[in-house]
Amino acid sequence: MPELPEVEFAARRLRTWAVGRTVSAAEAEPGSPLRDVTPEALAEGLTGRRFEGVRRHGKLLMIDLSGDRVLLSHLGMTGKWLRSKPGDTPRAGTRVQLALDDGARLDYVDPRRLGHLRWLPADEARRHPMVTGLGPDALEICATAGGLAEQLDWSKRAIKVALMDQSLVAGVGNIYAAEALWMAGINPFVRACDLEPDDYARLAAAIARAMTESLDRERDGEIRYIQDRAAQNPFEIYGRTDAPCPRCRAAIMRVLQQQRSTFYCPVCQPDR
DNA sequence: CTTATCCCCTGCCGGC
DNA sequence: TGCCGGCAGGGGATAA
Repeated sequence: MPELPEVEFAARRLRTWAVGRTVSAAEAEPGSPLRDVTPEALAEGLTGRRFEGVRRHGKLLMIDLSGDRVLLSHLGMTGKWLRSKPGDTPRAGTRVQLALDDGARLDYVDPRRLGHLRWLPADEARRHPMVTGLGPDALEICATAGGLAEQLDWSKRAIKVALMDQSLVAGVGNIYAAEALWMAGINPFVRACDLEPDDYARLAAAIARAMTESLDRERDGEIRYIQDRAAQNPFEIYGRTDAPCPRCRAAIMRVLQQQRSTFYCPVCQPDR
């Protein structure tokens, strides 16, 4: 579920909760989203380590621990890091529990198990395809003049599909692709190679704006994913099939693109 | 090489 | 009321 803003928010919370703290006990569930590490090895590896920092690139969290070890954490569709107390009953979908030396507990919760956790020496983490396979971070590249176009304008795929390819630009998912293309007035099916430099400039600004707005909205609250309840949906067009376009009142369309829902306004985002 | 398709998982919702 | 299909913000593996 999380895209760049939600993962950034998770990184900030993890920093305040964990950096400087030491893991006093760890427990991981078999069958959890652990990759290339057993629950026992992860729990044993984490115990006694101190959190040194939390970095984010695109949707990937890189959690640095003492002794030059890194926990790579990708939240997938339903992953979250939450703080609780040692006695609390774990909420459904809890896969990892870390007791910290300040008396708090860190829980990795991932009901659908589509997330990824990897436990690696720092140098291996740096070289891991999960890290090296990512394109530039979306917020950074969108702040660079011409940067977004340089990443995408050679591709013959639909701009929405190319935008969501994490090896080209890291951090844009289904929601922010829809929101940004709507803000920029670009049809999601136009080939990336057919967009003009001016289109890319508007698109980069739109991505930055859509993501920044979410970060501002989430600053003081808990991450809250939309439920299909229109009243809670904070987005302009995502999830709003048949609702009037906020700009022109035409009905928002929902179509499938690469097996994922694409939302757009047929009037504000015309074919070309 | 790039691109398209299927698959992985669980939970919720609306329709019959 | 209960079952069933569709859908969900993720990426990886595989085939063309």
